[in-house]
Amino acid sequence: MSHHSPKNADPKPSRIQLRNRKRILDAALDVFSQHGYRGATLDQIAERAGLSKPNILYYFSGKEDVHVTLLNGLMDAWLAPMREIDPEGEPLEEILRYVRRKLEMSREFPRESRLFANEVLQGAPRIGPHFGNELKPLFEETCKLIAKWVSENRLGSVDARHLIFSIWSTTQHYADFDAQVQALLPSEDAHAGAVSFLDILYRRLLTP
Amino acid sequence: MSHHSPKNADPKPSRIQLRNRKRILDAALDVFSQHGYRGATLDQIAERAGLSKPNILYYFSGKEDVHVTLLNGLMDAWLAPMREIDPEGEPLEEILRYVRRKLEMSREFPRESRLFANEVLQGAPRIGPHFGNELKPLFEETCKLIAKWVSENRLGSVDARHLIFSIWSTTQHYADFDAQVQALLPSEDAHAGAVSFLDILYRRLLTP
DNA sequence: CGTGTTTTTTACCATATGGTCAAACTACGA
DNA sequence: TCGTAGTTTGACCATATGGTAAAAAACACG
Repeated sequence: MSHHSPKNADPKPSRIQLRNRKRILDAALDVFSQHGYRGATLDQIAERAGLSKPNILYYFSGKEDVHVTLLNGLMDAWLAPMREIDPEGEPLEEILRYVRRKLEMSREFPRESRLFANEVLQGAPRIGPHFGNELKPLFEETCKLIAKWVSENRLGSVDARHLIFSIWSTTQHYADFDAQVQALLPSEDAHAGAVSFLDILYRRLLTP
Repeated sequence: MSHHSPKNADPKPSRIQLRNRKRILDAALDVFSQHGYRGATLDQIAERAGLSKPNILYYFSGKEDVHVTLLNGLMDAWLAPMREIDPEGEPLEEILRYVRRKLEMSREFPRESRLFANEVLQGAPRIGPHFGNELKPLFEETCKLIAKWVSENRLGSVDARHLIFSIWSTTQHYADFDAQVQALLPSEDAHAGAVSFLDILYRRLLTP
């Protein structure tokens, strides 16, 4: 058809398409996570991806498309640890495992964490819809589960919603505020310390 | 001398100067906290301040000057609650009061919190120096105090550094991730719940 | 090969943005 | 009221940025 942009609903994206889209998204993750949406430029993304700017616009319909694609792909991975909480498991261990997983993600995927933080900080203009569709149902389901555990006396009594907020904030802090953490814990492995601190924190909070 | 910009080292800034600088900084706080440094524009700031763009550049030497001025003014206020921890006080109560104060600031000054978060998220390029000068000494002093309290068995044993990180993250979360909190706690007073949750959290953690 | 398709590049726009300048205007003390 | 220092503005600039068009290059495949 037209000379521009790969056919939509492409049944079988070529190897080149796959490779270049991946490159672009990886470069964009670098740039967006560091500068936020409006601070990032297509030129920066292009340079980091080793492609020309028009070439990026051959694969994506625009800057926003790249950003939204990143956020969409992120949401699932981001929620995975919460989905893995086992309603049949031992409550305290399930929560502690969740905390550990979140902390791990914070260390392994700091760019994703910061991308998300940037987006939410600015009012979640692009990811807002996902909150209602994906995040909220899972959040409420998990709250219900925790509340049940609490009512069965298998967990110390807490407000499940704020418990989850605290888990999110404490774990993501190490990625999002890395510049500060680095400045205050020079040449130390913040991660190891964080793991054991958070283990103690939530163990003392939640032990019935 | 020159027609431009108020004399430096002005011994007595005029009433107009005071008023307009305040207006500009307030408008800039709105804009920077929402869009980050690079996403904010002088035009936006000018409009919100009710002044013309050149007029802003009459009071500040540039966009960066406005931003840095905000950050400088913020740092002191931000650290005040930590300075108020009383080494002679009752340890648990001192910490809990600190948590409450931080949470209050998060609610009363969400723009400041987000401005700070934006800055740190992007690697603290402009506030970095302050980390070494103001933040770090206070941080380490406070860590030492907490460690002392722990060693005297007046607090449950914890790593003071990660304790402080957790206090920062949990309290600031309600300002920085407000968009998310709002989406998940519709039409509820998140603050009241947060106060009592964090009180329980740190009470259980720190009770000897 | 040769031909049609996909991918990449070169050369551009239009607009937004940080910043400048000199002229115009205002406040205020003598 | 006048004059001067302080303040404000309209008209500009230079550059950066998101995006486009069309030709060129690379590729797939008979």
